[in-house]
Amino acid sequence: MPHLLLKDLPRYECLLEAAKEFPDLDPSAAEAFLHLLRTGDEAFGVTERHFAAHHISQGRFGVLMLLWRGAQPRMGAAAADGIGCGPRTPAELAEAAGVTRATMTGLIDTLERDGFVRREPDPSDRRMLLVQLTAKADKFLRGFMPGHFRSVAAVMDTLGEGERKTLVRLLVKIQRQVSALKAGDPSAESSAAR
Amino acid sequence: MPHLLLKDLPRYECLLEAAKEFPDLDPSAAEAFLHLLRTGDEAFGVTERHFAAHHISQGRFGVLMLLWRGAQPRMGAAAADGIGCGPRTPAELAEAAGVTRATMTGLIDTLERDGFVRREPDPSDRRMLLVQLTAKADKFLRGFMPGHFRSVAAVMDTLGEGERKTLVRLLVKIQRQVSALKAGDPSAESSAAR
DNA sequence: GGCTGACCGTTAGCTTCCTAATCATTCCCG
DNA sequence: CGGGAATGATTAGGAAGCTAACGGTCAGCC
Repeated sequence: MPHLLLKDLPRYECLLEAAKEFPDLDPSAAEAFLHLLRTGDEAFGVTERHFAAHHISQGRFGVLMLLWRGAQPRMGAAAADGIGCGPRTPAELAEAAGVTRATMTGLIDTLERDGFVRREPDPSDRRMLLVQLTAKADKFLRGFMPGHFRSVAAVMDTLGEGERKTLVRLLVKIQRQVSALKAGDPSAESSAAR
Repeated sequence: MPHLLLKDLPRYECLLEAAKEFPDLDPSAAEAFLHLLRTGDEAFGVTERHFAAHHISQGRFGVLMLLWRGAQPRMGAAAADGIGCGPRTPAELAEAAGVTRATMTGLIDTLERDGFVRREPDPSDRRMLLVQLTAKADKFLRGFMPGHFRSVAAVMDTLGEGERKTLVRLLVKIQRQVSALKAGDPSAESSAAR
């Protein structure tokens, strides 16, 4: 499990009580927020057990997925020139994965040590490397993915199609709000601050 | 931000395409799952920037909250004997926070180094320590919390009361499903496996 | 009264993330 | 064409999580 999170979320009545002391505390917002983090963490934990059983971590899996997606032969228009074939260099991988290049160096290190990727020099720019999936990685992923998909499906099995759509809609709304906050959009501030 | 997560989620059509190759892949489940993890991470990131501005981490904040909650004088029934006054020893804190005792040792180390807590021997059991919040921590929290609550409220500001209730309901449903999966409940398996 | 087992906190060593600094290479501009 | 500026990968060091193993302390049972 990734981060320290209170195991027992404060009950709603406690939030109401605390809001008396802190006018900035919005009880229903806090409740939704805590449940969001908590549930994300729990769901993550389910897949992590499957990861651990195959001796791979979330971070390394993400890199493999990125490379795998890029390695799929493209049927579409821009197939020949390799445009859009996914990230290949450590810097591109770091960008796509949302980690720093230093972190990506470490991930590629262990992936290479375990024989899942190869570093090869870029023939056209000697600053760069090209990261290649090995056959071993391909074989590993083909064995690993079905179980992973079943884990994901098991977690969401409790929701019907309509509920899933509703959930995604609400989550996307929150994502947009977070993006607006990051961009410093003043209209995205809490209404309590207006 | 906590963990490596694909910045660009695969589009739904890509999931549909991939499902042709992997029968275990449930596209709507995968979509909801990815959005859940991604949104939790994004929301977490918003508060984390506020944490970083005050030179504190999520983990240390959690410990302070636990101690603070425990330090509040109880108005209720069981006030006199100290029952229910919250965790005090490192082991209790670790249990409540959902981390190992070893991790809690490290957290208390840095918290003590920074003057937020004190370790004191338990007079009745020499194996144990009692962790005490300092006045500095109390002052810090009183200054920190309002901004934290505003961050949380800002993230959720985009949802109305009804949407928040719906979101919490769906999240709680997922949490229950995860608990059932952890307990090995066979009826909680994916319907695809039945 | 003294073992034995259980529990407490800590230590040691691993992983994966981060930032900051370093070094090689390429690009651009005068 | 020569010299910054920008870009790419790496290294070093730190934080926060984990497991495993340790020594100190208590408690229960012969």
